[in-house]
Amino acid sequence: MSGTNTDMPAVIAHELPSPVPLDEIAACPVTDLFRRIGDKWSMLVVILLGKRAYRYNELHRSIEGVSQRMLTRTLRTLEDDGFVRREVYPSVPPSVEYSLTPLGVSLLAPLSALAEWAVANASPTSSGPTA
Amino acid sequence: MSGTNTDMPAVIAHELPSPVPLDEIAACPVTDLFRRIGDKWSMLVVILLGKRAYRYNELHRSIEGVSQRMLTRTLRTLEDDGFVRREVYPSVPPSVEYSLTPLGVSLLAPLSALAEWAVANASPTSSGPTA
DNA sequence: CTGTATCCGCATAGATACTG
DNA sequence: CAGTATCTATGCGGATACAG
Repeated sequence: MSGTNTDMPAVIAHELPSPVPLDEIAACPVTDLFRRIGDKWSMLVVILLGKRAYRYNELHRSIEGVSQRMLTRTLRTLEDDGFVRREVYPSVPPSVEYSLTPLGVSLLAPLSALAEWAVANASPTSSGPTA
Repeated sequence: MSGTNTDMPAVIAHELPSPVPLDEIAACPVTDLFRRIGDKWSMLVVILLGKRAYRYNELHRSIEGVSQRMLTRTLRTLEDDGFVRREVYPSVPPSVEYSLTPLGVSLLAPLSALAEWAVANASPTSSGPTA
């Protein structure tokens, strides 16, 4: 550590209003949201449930490639975060229905805006800058 | 493969049992976008660069907690995806300036919408419903 | 100043098997 | 039908050292 260190309390002291302390980073609502639904399956499930309610195996079959473990984890997390509601019908055989909560539905709006942007700009993946 | 498979051309299926093939999942623009900027630092960098151009060490100091490795990785990926522009000034000592491309700037809009939602609904983390 | 190289820990994600 | 349990593989993220 060089002694020339100016003693800035965790945040640079530019004239600009963007010091971004760790505190802010952790508190950043967008980052937080992304860390919640930014995984491989969450958003897909939310979008799917945005259309109608689904049963477990129905989801499992609908989203090909997802394992039971991952589907269950995803659903549990979404439920825990208040986006998805889980209803159990004690019938024989048992059936469990998953649906979007009002919170989950409200998320679809801003998500659509982002989706539109993504579609409009296509995935820069292979369509990289021609020059 | 199963002959009962109906061939749905839409990413976000429609009303009935939608198969959501792996092909479609990979093509989902939102999922794709999330996988690109949904990591720990990308979005933060984009937002920061949305204010003004930054130099490498400036970013490094501004975002406390990020390692050189991660900052470089993040910047390289963002640059590769066309969100960030990297300009090298061969001075002594050398200086590199990072700024947002028009594409990067345009991303700020839908991102803000999502941010507003996130803020409005607070993070369900600790402010969970009644709990 | 602006990076790159290497090693390591941890969380995430998948495969598989088993259960109420 | 609707999960849980276990094991493993991979990648992300961080620390440290070194280089142009």
